[in-house]
Amino acid sequence: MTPAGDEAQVGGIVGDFPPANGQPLADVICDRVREMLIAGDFGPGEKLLEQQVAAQFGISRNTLREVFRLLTSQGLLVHYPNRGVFVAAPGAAAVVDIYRMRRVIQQGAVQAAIPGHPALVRMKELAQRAKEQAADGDWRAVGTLNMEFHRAMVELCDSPRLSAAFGLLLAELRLVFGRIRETAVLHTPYIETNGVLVDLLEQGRLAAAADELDGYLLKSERSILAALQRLKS
Amino acid sequence: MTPAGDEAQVGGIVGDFPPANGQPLADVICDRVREMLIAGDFGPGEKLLEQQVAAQFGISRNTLREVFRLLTSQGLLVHYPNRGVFVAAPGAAAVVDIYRMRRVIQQGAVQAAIPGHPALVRMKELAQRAKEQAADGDWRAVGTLNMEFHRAMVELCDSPRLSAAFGLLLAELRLVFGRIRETAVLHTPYIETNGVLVDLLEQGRLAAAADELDGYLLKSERSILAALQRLKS
DNA sequence: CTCAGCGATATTGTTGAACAATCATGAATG
DNA sequence: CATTCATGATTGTTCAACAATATCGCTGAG
Repeated sequence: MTPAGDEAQVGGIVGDFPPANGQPLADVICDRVREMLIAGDFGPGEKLLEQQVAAQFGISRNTLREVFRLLTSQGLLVHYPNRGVFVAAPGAAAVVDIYRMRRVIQQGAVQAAIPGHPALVRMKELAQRAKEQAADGDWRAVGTLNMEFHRAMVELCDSPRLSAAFGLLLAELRLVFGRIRETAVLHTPYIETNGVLVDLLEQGRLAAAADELDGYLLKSERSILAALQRLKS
Repeated sequence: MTPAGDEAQVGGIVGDFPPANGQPLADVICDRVREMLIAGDFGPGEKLLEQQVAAQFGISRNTLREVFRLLTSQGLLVHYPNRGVFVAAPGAAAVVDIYRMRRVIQQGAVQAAIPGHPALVRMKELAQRAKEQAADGDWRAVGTLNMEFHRAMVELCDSPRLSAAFGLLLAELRLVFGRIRETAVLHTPYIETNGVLVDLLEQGRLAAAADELDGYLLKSERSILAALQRLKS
């Protein structure tokens, strides 16, 4: 779809880091590209040319291919054999699926909650900070804090694998957010919900917390789908 | 640990497939290596030398690197920078984590069960077949069917992403199974449980089903940990 | 005999160039 | 206006090379 090579900033080699750390180049670049993807530096559905992107980051085509394989397996890129790699453009179906998985994981997290758990403490802290940032009108920060809040919630399970899987989900979701203008409306209504949730969990009222979470997920999913719908028109 | 290059079959190029299909070589080889890993064709913790493995499959080192990146991100291989790639050797900690995640996902699946769902039909079918194979004494088949049974259970959620994540878990579990001798004991006691579970789900008795599943996961986890313990001595 | 230091060797990390296979583009044709 | 076909661009894959790093075996000191 998108023709090749017309970024806002073309021709500038982005790579310029200190001689590299201990970890392989592919991993470093992978992180950078992921950040750029969720920051919206590449348009959704945009084709990523190997030559161009490799030059942009100052790495070889072979190394870039490893990066593409990684990000493709994480759902942030889509690979059509012999046609190239494209930025994923998650649609309504993807959002529905993501929220289905969120429900399963996060309900499980709520069920695993125990008062005093470090993750719960962190949730409380994040909810508080979000409230403050909302007062300051920094909606971007509110969005980030909301993400971290839910990430912390999954941390209640004490399962690295589960947290990792959830992280992939959130990354994909952020890809969707990138396409939506009114991100404020997307996160703001829930800073109160988050506070309520923490209180319920601290009191060990798991059933009530589960209900609260279910309501959140339902509303959140709906508002995203609505915003996505508005986009396509 | 394991010194380089002393497989049972060295020097023989395994690659010999028709000129390749439509999908990239890396994907094809990735599937093959994954099969070999869960089949135990590589020992746990064994070092995989790029040159050797590349030659073994008749592919270039660069292509193999893409494969390694894939399988590493799937948890079947472990990558130590500048040291190489090793076959993952999931220990007790990994098993505990895997079962933590299984509990979350499969409890969610049970909760999502609705009578008449295609996945539920498939579960019934698989449970029945396992019973037959057990009568025939084909324990390997019983194990496979048990796996498929639980995979089908997750399918109850109708979430491709969740099913994919669960698939990774199962693959890692199979890596553990590969190290254990008495696999019969590992699967046999549960063919009855599976039947009970299907019945409960068909009757919509979700709470009872959840209990049954919890008991299964607990016992299964314990027996694996015990077998693993026995190994180390 | 044990162990630290050190050099030789092997392996990984990364690049560049090359080529066949495949796809996309657009012009010529009916 | 649709079809065919040649052209060019891009992907898929390999090879060869090199620097950086790790591994191994040896020597020598204690």
